[in-house]
Order: sequence, then structure tokens, then C-alpha cells
Amino acid sequence: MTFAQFSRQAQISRGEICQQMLAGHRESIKAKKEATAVKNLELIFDATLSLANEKGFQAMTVRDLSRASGLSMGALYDYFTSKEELLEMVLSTGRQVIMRLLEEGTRGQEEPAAELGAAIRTHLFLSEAMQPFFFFAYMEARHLGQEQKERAKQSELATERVFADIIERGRKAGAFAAVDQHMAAALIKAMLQDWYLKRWKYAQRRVSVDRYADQVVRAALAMCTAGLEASPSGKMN
Amino acid sequence: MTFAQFSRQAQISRGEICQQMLAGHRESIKAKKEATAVKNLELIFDATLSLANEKGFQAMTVRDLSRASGLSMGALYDYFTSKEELLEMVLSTGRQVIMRLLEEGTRGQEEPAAELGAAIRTHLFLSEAMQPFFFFAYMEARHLGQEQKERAKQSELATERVFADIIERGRKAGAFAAVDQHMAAALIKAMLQDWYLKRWKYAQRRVSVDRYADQVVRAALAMCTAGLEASPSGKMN
DNA sequence: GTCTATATACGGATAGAC
DNA sequence: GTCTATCCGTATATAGAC
Repeated sequence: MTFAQFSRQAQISRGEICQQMLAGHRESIKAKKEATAVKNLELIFDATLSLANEKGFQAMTVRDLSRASGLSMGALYDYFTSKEELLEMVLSTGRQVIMRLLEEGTRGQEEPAAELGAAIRTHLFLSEAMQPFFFFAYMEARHLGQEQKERAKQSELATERVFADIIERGRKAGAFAAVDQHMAAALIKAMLQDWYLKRWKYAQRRVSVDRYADQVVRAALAMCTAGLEASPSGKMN
Repeated sequence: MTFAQFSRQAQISRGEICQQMLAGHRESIKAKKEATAVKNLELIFDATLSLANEKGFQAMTVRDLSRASGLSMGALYDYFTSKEELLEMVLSTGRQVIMRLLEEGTRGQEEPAAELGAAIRTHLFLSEAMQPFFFFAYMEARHLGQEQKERAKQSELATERVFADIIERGRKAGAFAAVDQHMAAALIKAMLQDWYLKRWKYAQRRVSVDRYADQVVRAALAMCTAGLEASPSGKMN
């Protein structure tokens, strides 16, 4: 799969996040008409990601947000009760939708190597399609309250488990070498995250997301099959 | 090499950074006695890293810093002229010292595989010894001014070049396969950074820095030698 | 449902005592 | 060389008009 084939999901996702933001905060949001509320939430969502990714969420003022979104101070506070709640609302709702999309997208391959490749591409392409959100979530998670921060860590572990499970199955099937699936999964995740964290570097080098995907898949397979040729009999433990 | 063998460098480094901070800002720092100035700079340095890593540099107030360092507001402003300058001073001085230590530490191996392993361990162990600084530098670099941000990017690229050069030499010597050394170096760096960015994860799993080093070295070598067995004649391009 | 105007507090920075 | 006290700008949040 290439990114071009994947990318129609992007706009859908943003709309979904904002709809779910409304659903999850129906009582505290003043606007009653659904269409208006979702439209304004999208303005707020986009402006928040844009400003926070440029200067940081703390440094972004609600006045900035007002200017960038086109909504007045008063109108903004009809959608959240504090700046802190805005952060929590964007991050937790976004994370839920992303998690669901990842789970839906990671299905159906048979062969371990193909399955691992598909999972890597799904993660990478989703992070590319929603890059502003992924960057935001990574950088601002530390400003969440203790409880929300815990949930963010859990979701990091959950996505990692997808890779670990594939690797473990592959190992048991004899397709992969005797690697520690948790460590391998962690390293794969680190490589995937670098793509949306260091955008400037890859843009400068003209590395496309498809090429990056190829490289990560190649690295992951090398990691999981290193030394396997030496004992082609299959299972190693 | 293990981390235990490496780790005596840690305290030295912090002292060096503070000495160089003083040297680089001699005229703007009010304190004239060197010993006093360095001692206070160390208090400021430690308190800044601790507070900023907990809640972010923007969210840390100068009053917080005063409490944590034991110096009064007035005394703090005898060491920097603005909070922004404090950030720039800590980051740029720290980066310079780190860069020098890295260059000094990455020398002397002959064989490509051994050289790559040594470079990875040096980077990883230094980031472990100075973890608070590395985390701080990664997370707060985006709050620098345009010019300083550019210098930070350059130093990221410079450290990456160390790996790329080793890989290229190894490839030309026939020890490594036909990999893109820039991509491989970028992926290795991403794995190294994950160690100080996701401390909680590896602490929770009881992964030691020595074990992590082994895994990254293993992954890097797998990446650089994948497919080599298939054409053992050596050079591939 | 959205706006303007404002209350209130807090942070950066400095003046001047000791 | 260090501290206390204070100035001043600006940020969050809200009240109330339209």
C-alpha cells in the first residue's frame, strides 16, 4: 500500500474527532445546534493544533486562539470551561479516534512479514495524514493531569502491543528469529515517531513517506530475522 | 564497554557546562568571584532542568526557580537578563559541551561493526548520564528563537553524521550491505533518543541501559548487514 | 449564540535597601 | 552580592449587551 491509496482517511478523521468531542461534552457545550457546534469545534481544533505546534500550548493564549479561529473570547468559552479542559478534550478525544482507526486498519494479513509491514505502514500513514495531531499529542501529553497522563501512556503501550503480538506470532511460526518482541516493538515505534517529530529533517532531504515506510519495514524485518539464516530449521526456542 | 565504566563522566560534564556558561556570559553576569558564580550557576542549572522537565519551561515561573534554587528573584537576574536568555544559555552551552564529549568519545575502533557499536554506546551512555539535560534539550528546543533553533538542528545533523560516516566506511569496506547511510543513521538516532524520552517505559520494564545498548547495537547491525550473506563477495555498489 | 468590556490574578523584570 | 518590595503588562475567565 502507498500513502496515496491510504490518504482519503485524513479529512474523515478530523470530522470524526470533532463529532466525538461534541458527543463527549454535550452538556457543557452551550451551542445546541449540532451543525454549528461541530463547525466551531473544527475551527477550534485546527487553530489549537496550528498555534500550539508553532509555539507550544502553554505559550498559546486564548486571545491567540480567538484571532486564529475567528471566534470571540466569549464564544470560545462556550465550548470549554478552561484552557486546561481544552487540552484534555482535544487530546483524549483525538487519541480515542486514532486508536480505533489503528485497530481497524491493522487486520487481514496472513504471513508474519506481510502483517508486520502492513501494521507499520498503517501507523505511519495515519500519523502522516494527521501529522499536526500526532505532533501535538506527543509534545503536550506531559502537560496533562496525572490521570490523563496515565491514559496517554496506556495508549502508547497498547499501540506497541500490536507490533509485539505480530512479532511473537512470527517467532512462534518460525518466520522470525529469537528476538525480544517487546524491545523490537519499542524500537519500531521509536522509528515511526521520528517521522512526525522530525518533519523538517526528512522534508529537507526530500524523503517521501512511502520511502520512509520502506526503510522502516526493511529495518524491522532485518531486526526480526537477523541470524535466522544461520539456523534455517525454524523455531529457535 | 558498560555504563558503569562510562559513568564517571557525568558530574564532570555538569561542572564543565556551568563553567562554560560563566565564560560565555562573563560580562553580563554580575557575580565577580568565579567560585560563587559557578556554584550559583549549578543551582540554577539543576533547578531549571528539574522544574522544566516536570512542567515545561514556559510553565515554570521565575518564582518557582527562585524557590527551587534557593536564590532570590533579584539574585537570579544577576545571572541572566531574561527568562528567554536563560533558556538560550542553558541549551547552547550544554549542547556545545555535549558535542565535544561525543567527539572525544567516538574514536579509536578499527572494524566497522565495532566502531558503530562504540559510537552507539557512547551516545547512549552520555544521554543516560545527563538524561535531564537531553530531555530538556529535546523538548524545549522548539521554544528557541529562529537563529538558535537553526543551531540546534545543525547539531542534530552533526551527531547523525557520525553514524552515517561509519556506515559509509563500512559499506565501502564490504562489511556492510548497500544501505542508505543517511536513513540508517536517522533511524539509529531515533532509537537512541527514545531511551531518554520514554524513561518511564523502560523503567517500568526494568530494562537497563546496558541491555538497551545491546538491543540498539543488534538492531543497527542487522539493518546494516541485512542481505549481505546473500552476496558475500563484498561491495555491492 | 455571539460579541465587547472588564474583573482579577499572576508573571517578568527592576529599584533600592542592606 | 543578595534580598525584599513593587511596577506593569498581560492572561484567564466572566458578566452582560445585543
